[in-house]
Amino acid sequence: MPDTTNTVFRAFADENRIRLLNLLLEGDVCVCDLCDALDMPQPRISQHLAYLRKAGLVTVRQDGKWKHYAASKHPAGLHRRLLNCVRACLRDIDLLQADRARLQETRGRGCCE
Amino acid sequence: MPDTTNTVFRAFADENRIRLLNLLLEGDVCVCDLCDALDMPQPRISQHLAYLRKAGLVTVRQDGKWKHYAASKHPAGLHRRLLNCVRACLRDIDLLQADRARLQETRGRGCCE
DNA sequence: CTAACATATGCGTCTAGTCGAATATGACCG
DNA sequence: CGGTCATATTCGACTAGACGCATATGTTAG
Repeated sequence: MPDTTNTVFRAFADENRIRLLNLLLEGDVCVCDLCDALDMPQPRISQHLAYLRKAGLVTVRQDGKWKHYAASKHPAGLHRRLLNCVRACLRDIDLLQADRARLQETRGRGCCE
Repeated sequence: MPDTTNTVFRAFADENRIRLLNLLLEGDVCVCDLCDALDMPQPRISQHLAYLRKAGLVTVRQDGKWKHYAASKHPAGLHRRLLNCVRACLRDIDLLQADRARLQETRGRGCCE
């Protein structure tokens, strides 16, 4: 099995990463907003973001001091299928809905810029 | 996040289990055929089948001395979405195609009955 | 150039998962 | 019943993964 296949599947095997992906599927989010919305220490967030990046599931955009992450916009093959599927799967899960709500609030307050 | 959600996602995080699911999505397969097709020791197979069973992704049917496993026929919610997605995702992966081919051969020889 | 802020990485520790080997369970047959 | 075959479980060793903490990198502002 190609190594990337394993990597991608394992990406979903951690609750932190699922919660991150859940938010990143909404659109661009900067790291500090992720920390706030998920109430997690920043190194932990960065570590898991690094995993998702290596797995090719998210992209980064530098914006001054900040970095904005988002789910890959035009993934192909396995990534595309899985991201679409996961997006649908995550919608109904309570904790994840709450995370999304908290992200909206956090964003309203505008941590960056 | 509900505990079952984690369990289901983790089910896909192991190559052995992906290979098993790949075969079980084809239909009923008895354990000995799985061992043959995947060329893996039987306890390993049983261990991972146990995981898939607990995750609610596969079902067992006793048939005399043998046990036949298969992917859940009428899963609901998360399980349904994920099984369908994974079925599509796995089709194109070379190793898994080879596994399916080997299963057909093995079955032709009829290890059980 | 320096300080302050945002993010990333390295390291030691701890836990959870996987493996092989041995063994237990459970069904069938004589 | 006793043996044999198919499958399941247990156990200890090993490994990979996640964590917190400290610190490195990189960017902007003064």
